[in-house]
Amino acid sequence: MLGIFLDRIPALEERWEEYRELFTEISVPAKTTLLKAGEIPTKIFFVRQGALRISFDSKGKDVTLQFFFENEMVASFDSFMNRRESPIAIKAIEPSTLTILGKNGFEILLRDFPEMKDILFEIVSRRFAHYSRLLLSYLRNNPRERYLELLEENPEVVRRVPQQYIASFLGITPVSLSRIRNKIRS
Amino acid sequence: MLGIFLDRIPALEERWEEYRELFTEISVPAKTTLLKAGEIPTKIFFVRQGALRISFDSKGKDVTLQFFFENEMVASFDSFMNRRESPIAIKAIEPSTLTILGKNGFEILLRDFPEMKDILFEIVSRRFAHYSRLLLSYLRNNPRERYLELLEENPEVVRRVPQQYIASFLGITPVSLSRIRNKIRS
DNA sequence: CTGATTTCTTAACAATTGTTAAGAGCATTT
DNA sequence: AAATGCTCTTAACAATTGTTAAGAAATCAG
Repeated sequence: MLGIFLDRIPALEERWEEYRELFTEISVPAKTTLLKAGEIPTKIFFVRQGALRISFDSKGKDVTLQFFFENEMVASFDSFMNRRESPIAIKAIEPSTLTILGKNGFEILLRDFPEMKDILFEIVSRRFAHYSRLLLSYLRNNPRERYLELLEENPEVVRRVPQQYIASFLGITPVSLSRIRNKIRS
Repeated sequence: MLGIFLDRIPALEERWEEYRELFTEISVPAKTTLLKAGEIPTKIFFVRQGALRISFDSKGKDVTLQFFFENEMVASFDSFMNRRESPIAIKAIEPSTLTILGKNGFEILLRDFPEMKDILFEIVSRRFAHYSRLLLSYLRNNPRERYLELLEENPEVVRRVPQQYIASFLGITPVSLSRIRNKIRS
């Protein structure tokens, strides 16, 4: 069906035809901004093909927080749930095909399938654990070690994502990342 | 009653006498380890008096992730919920008085007061937002700026916590923090 | 109060990262 | 294919941080 967390709701699977229309599919070119920082999010994105990133614009710097690839869900979740201005932006790295679930559709699903709440809790918990690990990695490792860690744990990121974004994800400059890579080679 | 999130459950407040025995109070000296890394957590702590920190031991370094003071709840939450080994440790910074809720008691409350689930979701969400902000701070600011940010947003930490722990929380060495403080003074 | 322990500061030097700038390498567009 | 724009690399220098060590300051235990 969707290849995402919603597949875990059998009742939805059964009545899929009724709910199909809540989802829209779009294709966007690279560098498209899907959510601007400061906007109130109205959509949840599911990556069908391509790559997205969430970022934070601060003092002219574009800081990347996380990368998303096929079959992952992307949203400025807290802001989406509480109708607040999102501090983060969502942008396409590659030309991407996305499935969109709007705020309305989301609420309909939440009303009709209460199991969704548990799944959401799990998603938030898992994302929380992920952020904790990242935070920890920043505290205990230097940039070189963080890059090696990324290379080991998430080689797809290193393979598919332009280095400037990886650098901002690691908290260093592109120049410094280039130097680190150079040293690792030799 | 407890001065924490459980106060938001009126039904519990009413029947408090029945549930009081689920909670225990203990006093511990500074530097007590309340939860070792690698253990499966069985308790949630509420700080009545004193200060705790959660930390991660890695390569001999003791890395601090967060500080907790009066009326805050402390737990290795994900591990507690899923009965997994906790990657983090919980330690006392000051001599502290704590209220303890065991896994049993927690489950009894969860069974008798389903509202707790929503509150838990909120807590996890809020902690998630907090970690996101921290992560962001690491990505966009250098150690000096992070220290100034901490000084502004959380002066209590700077006032009450020994510098070595603040340094490890900022991801730098105590020597470097001392230098930064020296420069700020002048 | 005193001695012992722990924590904090300072210094010197090494290593790393930031900054700026120039050029090479790629990719996209026309 | 040529031109344009974007990305990555390299270099030089400045600034920051890590490391080690020694001593000062603060805290704790008896």
